[in-house]
Amino acid sequence: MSLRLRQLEALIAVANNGSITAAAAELGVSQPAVSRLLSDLGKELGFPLFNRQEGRLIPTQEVRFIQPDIQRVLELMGQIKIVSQEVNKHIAGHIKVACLPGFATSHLPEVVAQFLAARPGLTMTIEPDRPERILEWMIEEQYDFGITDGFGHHPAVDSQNIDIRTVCIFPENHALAGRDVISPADIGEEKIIHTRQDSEFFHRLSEAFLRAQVPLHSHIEVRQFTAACELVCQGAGVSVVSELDASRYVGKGLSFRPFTPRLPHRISLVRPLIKRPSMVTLEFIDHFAKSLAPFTD
Amino acid sequence: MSLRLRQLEALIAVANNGSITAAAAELGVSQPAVSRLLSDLGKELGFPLFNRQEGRLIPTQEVRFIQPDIQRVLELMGQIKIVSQEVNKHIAGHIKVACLPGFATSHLPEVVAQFLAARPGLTMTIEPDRPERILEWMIEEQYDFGITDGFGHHPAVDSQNIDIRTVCIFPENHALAGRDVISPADIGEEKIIHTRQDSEFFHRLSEAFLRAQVPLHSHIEVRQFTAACELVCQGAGVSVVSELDASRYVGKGLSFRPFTPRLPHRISLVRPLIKRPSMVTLEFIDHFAKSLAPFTD
DNA sequence: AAATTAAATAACATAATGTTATGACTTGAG
DNA sequence: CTCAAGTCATAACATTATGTTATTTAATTT
Repeated sequence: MSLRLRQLEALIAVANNGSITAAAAELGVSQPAVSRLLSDLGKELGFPLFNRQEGRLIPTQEVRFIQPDIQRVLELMGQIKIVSQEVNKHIAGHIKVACLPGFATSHLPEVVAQFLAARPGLTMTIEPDRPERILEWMIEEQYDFGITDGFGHHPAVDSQNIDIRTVCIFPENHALAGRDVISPADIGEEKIIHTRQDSEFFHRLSEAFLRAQVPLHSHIEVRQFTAACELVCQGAGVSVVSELDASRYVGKGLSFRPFTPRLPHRISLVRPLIKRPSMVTLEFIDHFAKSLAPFTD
Repeated sequence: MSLRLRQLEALIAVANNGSITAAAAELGVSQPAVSRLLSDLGKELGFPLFNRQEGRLIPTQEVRFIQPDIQRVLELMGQIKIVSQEVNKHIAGHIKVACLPGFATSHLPEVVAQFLAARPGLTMTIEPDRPERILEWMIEEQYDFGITDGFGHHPAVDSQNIDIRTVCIFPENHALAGRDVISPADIGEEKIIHTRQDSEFFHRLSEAFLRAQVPLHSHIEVRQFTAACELVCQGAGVSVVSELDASRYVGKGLSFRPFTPRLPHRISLVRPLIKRPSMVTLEFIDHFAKSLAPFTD
């Protein structure tokens, strides 16, 4: 048995309009076209479709019985068309993003919200985790896009590094606000809040202090720049963090100045090399990279 | 934009099989047929549908995004076909029956159960109400079939009368069990349970007693034969009721014998004249009428 | 590099879907 | 009852969709 979509459209149109002529007008075709579609469908199904009653065509019981299903099919077809067009305009789809926990709460949400606002049909998954895990996910092609740091190279992963400026942050009313640029010597006496001792960033930071022959008074060790910001706001000490994070705390009890020497925080935008990305994924990666531009040199 | 069903079928088949050739085999057509369906669909949608990967065709993100909807459409089309065939074999559909309260609880359920057992896709509505209401529903074409009594004639209603034998019922151990036939004279001394004074059936019953010059000791007035049966079982008196009802109480404290003169209880099977009935409705009406045959002369 | 397999393309047949023209059938008004 | 208006079915034909086989092109495997 071959039910064709056009036949079902005709059936519903006639049921809704009570006449073949009106249905034909609705469908934008000639009356005989609908007439034949209907007669074909009737033969196909094996039962009469309509009864004439005071000039109007009334669907039979049998038709009424299958009508809801038919209507659903037509609705779904319409939906598929619409969604396809949206996908095509790069405004629909689904993107799975894996990122460091810091991004999941601080910078990414704004970027995502802005990106989604212009693309009503688009949905996203944001999954925060450790860098090793993010790398795994890229290799396994579980995610479309990853934001990580300390990434070297992997044959299955396409990566793009972005160096974010880092700045020295201190409590709002601190004397350091008088300086334009802050160097290790300026904070030799301060209690320093910093990332993990074994992190690449701390390594470079302590090297800078060493080179400046300034002691580094390690006070608190945190895992995320955001935590350092919070602590500085509380007056627990000073820190050197990504400007990305620092800028979000300005006016909330914290100020920052450029730090010298330059210790850029390198983050990596990664995606599976094998898995061909959708248009909208590439667009999002581009959008995200651009959102970081104000924080790069 | 014109999405055709065949294109969607091809898309899903290829997605499931990972190759055009295999998909073509599944669909039972040649490989070039599927090849073109896909290329047409791709042009239509405007985005690539598959990537080749280790020889297998993997759907793109975009396709995966619309795939669930497509699958649902195809499932629904399959369902419509199946249901249509069932409707066609007169084993699916929906029938709305209006009936007297007595039928809703006593005879109809068995008949309906039997009818539905052979027609898995068929469903029914049973709505018990007064005869006037049943008539209304027929005229308004709200129901497909009605079982009522005391129906005369109406231009919008097709009716078929069936005369059900009536019998005299009495408690199991009653002396009347000795008789083969029971006449008014036999129960002149008994307490009589009967239907409403203004009912047509009571009118004919009392006329029979009058003609036999036997007093009718009216004891309890009920609205339904079933109620009379219950009361007789309790030893509250004797009654004359439809054999349809009486037969269901045999062995439950009640016996019956033919009553003379004949006072058939006329019930009417009615349906809307204007509304053309579905095949299965006509079948059910026929089935129901046949179920009454054992109780007619 | 050769052999094998998969997919695209070409050329064509058939079915589906559209058109216009026309005749048959309903319906409502006189 | 008859006529006018409207609705639908049918016929004859154009176009598009969908299928075929034969063949070329591209990818994979050996």
